[in-house]
Order: sequence, then structure tokens, then C-alpha cells
Amino acid sequence: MLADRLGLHVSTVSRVLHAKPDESHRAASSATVERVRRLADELGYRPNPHATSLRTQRSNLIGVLVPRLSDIVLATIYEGIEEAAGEHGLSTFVTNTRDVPDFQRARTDMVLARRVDGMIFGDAYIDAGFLGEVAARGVPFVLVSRRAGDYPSVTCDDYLGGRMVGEHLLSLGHRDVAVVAGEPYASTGIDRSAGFADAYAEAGIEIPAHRFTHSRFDARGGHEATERLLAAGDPPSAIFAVNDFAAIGAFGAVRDHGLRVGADVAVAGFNDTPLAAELPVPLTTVRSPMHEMGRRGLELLARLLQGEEVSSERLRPELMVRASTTAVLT
Amino acid sequence: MLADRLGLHVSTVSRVLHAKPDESHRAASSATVERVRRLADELGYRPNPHATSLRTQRSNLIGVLVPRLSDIVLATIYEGIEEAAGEHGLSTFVTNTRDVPDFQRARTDMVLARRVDGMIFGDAYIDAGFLGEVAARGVPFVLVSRRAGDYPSVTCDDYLGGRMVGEHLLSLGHRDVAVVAGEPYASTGIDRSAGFADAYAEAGIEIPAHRFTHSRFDARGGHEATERLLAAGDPPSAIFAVNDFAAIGAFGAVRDHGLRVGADVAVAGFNDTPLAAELPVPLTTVRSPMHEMGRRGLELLARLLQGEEVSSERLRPELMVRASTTAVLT
DNA sequence: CTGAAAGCGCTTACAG
DNA sequence: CTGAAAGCGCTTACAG
Repeated sequence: MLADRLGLHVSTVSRVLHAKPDESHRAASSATVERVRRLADELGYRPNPHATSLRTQRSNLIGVLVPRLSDIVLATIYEGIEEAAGEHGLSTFVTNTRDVPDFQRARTDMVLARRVDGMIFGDAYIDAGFLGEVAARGVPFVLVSRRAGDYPSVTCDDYLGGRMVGEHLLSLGHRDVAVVAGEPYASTGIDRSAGFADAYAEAGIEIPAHRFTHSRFDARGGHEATERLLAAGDPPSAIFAVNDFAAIGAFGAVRDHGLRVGADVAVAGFNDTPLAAELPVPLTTVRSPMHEMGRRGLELLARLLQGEEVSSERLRPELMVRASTTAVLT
Repeated sequence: MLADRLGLHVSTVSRVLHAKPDESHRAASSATVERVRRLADELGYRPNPHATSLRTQRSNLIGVLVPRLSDIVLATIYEGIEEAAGEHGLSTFVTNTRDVPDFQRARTDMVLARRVDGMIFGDAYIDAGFLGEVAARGVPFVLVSRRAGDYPSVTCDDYLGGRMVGEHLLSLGHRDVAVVAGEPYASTGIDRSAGFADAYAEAGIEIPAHRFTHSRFDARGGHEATERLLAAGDPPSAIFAVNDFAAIGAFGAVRDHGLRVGADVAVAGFNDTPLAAELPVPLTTVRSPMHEMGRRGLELLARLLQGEEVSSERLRPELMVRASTTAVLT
């Protein structure tokens, strides 16, 4: 269509439009180059990506799977992915799997049916069984947020973050502590819990098994898990919830038991979501670089797609101390 | 490829695969139909969507623009959109515009370059100027969350929701109230504020202009806006923040002024996000059907794409009364 | 320096 | 009942 209006053959137009600035002389005469570029600009011409994909066997599309986009942590990671994708000329598809294996499988099939060039999983199970199948199909992919097996991943150094919280609570004199540990299949909760437990172990304190309880990652889940911890009538002096939403749920359960967060029971979270600092009792938490994690994840995948060797990255967390662990009175 | 293995022509295979169950006899003999279907199943065959799009001039792709996916309200709406899209055989692309007009334009261009069949805007400005341009280009679209002009939209009945909060606070005896009103370009904040003000006006109380202040829609923005309301040293007895996150920010500002939420200053929000009920002081708020809004938005667009006439929908809100407006003591 | 051809994987109207 | 052709909009290696 551009070609028609210029009286040129489409192949000439295509060559011009794809020439790198310094190689335009091999595409056409400078007068032709000039004419083509001007009209393309004027008309806002954009090549049909379906035709391009069909011809080049490359879609420049990336499929992203997350447990839930309504979890601000994953949404923020995805924002990083999308931002970096734009800079690499890639487009992204996201979809929710709710951590349900059947959905992970079905969504992966759907994404692959769209002929993506690669995938990013934000919902990896620690056992990596399903990822093995994906790898066997030859699909290039990376993980974000959670690690699994030896697949390339970009995560927060969750173990270190857990240690930081442990050391912080130890320094405040808490000896009887509990952990709202998240889902058993997610490396985030596993590593954060382990780092926390190790900090205590090194101080000579073994946290008993009944002080650990799994939980969903949302507020409701944190509430229920904390309820289980408090039901015995022997409350710990501090609770580490492995993410901020679970910590907010812990706030609710502590409140329901007539206890005050900060004064009676210290509560710490993980992620430093934007709400943490604004809560009526500001939440002590570990800042994890969520947006950056998404960016790096996309870049790792981009390098993988170029055929480069890549290795996993672990980003540095930072402890944010606030009133939920330090308030004497709320 | 299927065709090769079956010794059939691709056109035959294509016909079989596209025949409706009751018309398969017009596609091929029942034996052939059976063979094609069996092998397609076995191989997990999925037609290349780029080829199909190119041929049919329909991409079955929908572009979705939102201010930010890390806003749980929009993320939840998008989940509804995506869910319904799956049921209609459509795929969706989302992208963030941060409510910045230049980004709205750039992202729209990008989405259109991908040859989507239609768009859903979750980031409409009330003046609808930009949407006019999009309409002029002949792109089918609907709005969700915010209304604008006469374009088809699916929203919460925000005006009614605002009235509900007004009537609730009136019934509690609050006469000096303030509003954290959100961004001036968003119909959500505008309509919620108007409903609230009208409830007061009908009770004979004109809320003075200095008791309204605009704000971003996040916690930080709500904090800053409430700070402005409280700076004069003459605090209102109740504050209506037009969304939950701004309300949580209001919590922070109230706290910083040595006042207690619920006891000294009543605070109400909007949306009933999952956190509202879990806060140390549970938040009174208006439940808006976010997921449903997304579903209906997609369905409205699907009907529009079928060439049907469509009209806007307004979903019913529900008041959730909690301690942030009723606690005598926190 | 530019054009013409082939072909990516489909769908559809037509022929036999 | 099935095949063959045309064509969607591109890109690329080749010819002239």
C-alpha cells in the first residue's frame, strides 16, 4: 500500500524500512530512502505483525504466567517485565494461574498456541516437575519471583531477607517467635522461613515446629494462619509473616484476640508494598526490588533468546524497621 | 503437516477442523472427519494464529489500557476481562498508561499496530478528547471503571455509592466532613464525591469547598491529601476517601496528627478491596463489583464486535460498615 | 539500484 | 466427498 502510492515494489519498501541507519545505502538510493521514510511517517505505517511473524517465524511475543495479577507483588513485577519488553521491541501476554497445576498447564498450552518466542513464569513450584515438561518441549523460559531446579531465575535473596528479620527480632529480645510461612510449594516462603530459622538457630534458639504454619499469600490466608498460631492460647511475642499481605491478615487476627500489634505482639512482613508504611501501625518489612526483578527477568529471557548463556540472579533485600516491631504502645 | 501425515489436502483438514459439530458432514466423510480429529488431538495441533489472522483479517485480540496494573482495583477488573475473554475465544493484551496522555496515545498506537479487533479503556479522562480520536479512527472500544462522553461503559454506580457513604455518616451525626476526591479527570472520584455532597445537601448541609481536595488514587496520595485537610488545625469529624488506598493513606495522616481513626476521625473508603476488612481498624467502604465489571466490559465489547447495539451498564454498589466509622475507641 | 519470485500457514469459494 | 488455487502482508535471497 505504501509501495503502491510510491510506485515502488513492496520489496524495496521493506528493504528500506528494515535497513539500519548506516546501511540504508544498500537498500535503495538515498532519494528513494527519503521518499519511503517520509510517507511511512506521514501515514503512521506499521507493518502487519501477523504477516511478519508468519514470514520470519518469530513473533516477538513473550508469555507471562503469574499466580494472580491482583497480588500487588506480581503486578509490580509484571510492570517491570512490560517496561523492559517495550525497550526490547517485545510484547507481553500475562495470564493468571492461581497456582493451580491444571491451570498452569492449560495456560501454558494457550500461550504456546499463540506462538510466543519465550515465557516467563512467576508461579513456579519448587519441585519444578511441570517446568521440566516445558523445557523438554524446547521452549525458552526464565523464572521470576520464585526459583526452581536449575532453571534461570531472577529472585530476591529471600534467604538473606529472612535472616535480616530474624536478626532484627533477636536484637529486640524476642525468643518465642512464630512464622506464617506461605505456601509450601513456593521458594519465596521456603527461603524466607529458612533464613529466619537459621538466624535463630545460630543464636542457639531452635524454633519449634508448631511455631511454623503454612498460609496463602493474601490477607485472608495470613489471618487464618495467625488464628491457628494464636488458638492454642500461648501467643508468641513476635510473628514473621513471609509477605506483607499475610502480615496484614496477622494484624487482623492479633486484633481479634484483643492483642495490640507492636505493643503485645510484634509483626513483620516481607516486600515493602506501598501500603506497609501507611498502615495505622506501620509495618516492619523487607524491601524486595519487585519492579527491578521484572526488568531483569525480561532481560535474562532476551539474552536467552539471543542464544547467550545466562545464569540466575539474586537481588539484594533491605530491612525497613517500623512501629509494628518497635512500638511500645500503639 | 497434519494434512501430510493423513495424506489429505490442507483445505480438507481445515474444513473439518472448522466445521460445527452438526455440519461436519458437509466438510468430509465421517471416516475422514474421525481421522482428522483423532490425529489433531493426538498431536495437540493448534492452527498458527498469525496465519489465521492474516487470512481472516481478524486477530481475536483485545487491547486493554489501564492506569496501573499494580492498583488492585484495575488488576481485579482485568482479571474479570481476561476470564471472560477466554470464554469468548479472545486473547487480551494489557498495558499501563499511568493516566499520562502521552502514554495513552503511544500505547494505543502500539496496541493498534498489533491489529487488535477492539480495545477496552480503564483509564478514560472525563473530557473524552482522546477517545474521540480513537472513535474517529473507527476502532471499536468500550470503557470500564470510568465513564466518559457517550461511549459505552461498564461502571459501578459511583454516584449511588457516594450517597450511601454520605447517608451513613449523616446517620452517625457527622456534620463537618471532608472528601479526599481522587483525580479531577476520573469519573469515579467525580461521581462518588457528587453523590456524597448531594446526600449532605439534601440534609441541608453544604460542604464547603475547602473540605474537598483532589488526590492521587494510591496510599501516598491519600496521605498527602489528608495532610492538607488536617494542616489547618481544624479537623473534620469524618473523611470520605474515594478509594480504599487513599483511605489507608488517610489512616496514616490521621495517625501522624495524633488522632485515632474511628474514635477521633471517622474514615470511609471505596471498593472494598480484600485488605479493608483486615486492617487493624477495619475500614468502612463501598463494595464495587470489580471482577464483574471486567467480565461485563469484555462482554459488551464482544457484542459490539458482533455488530450489536450496546448501551452502558452501571453496577450496584453495597455499603460495608466497619469500625473505621463506628468504633468509639480503637 | 530495484524488481520479481517464493513462501510462511492458513481459509474460502470454486471445480470436479 | 475432496482437491487445487488464490491470497492475506510481509521478508529475503536472487536476478538483472
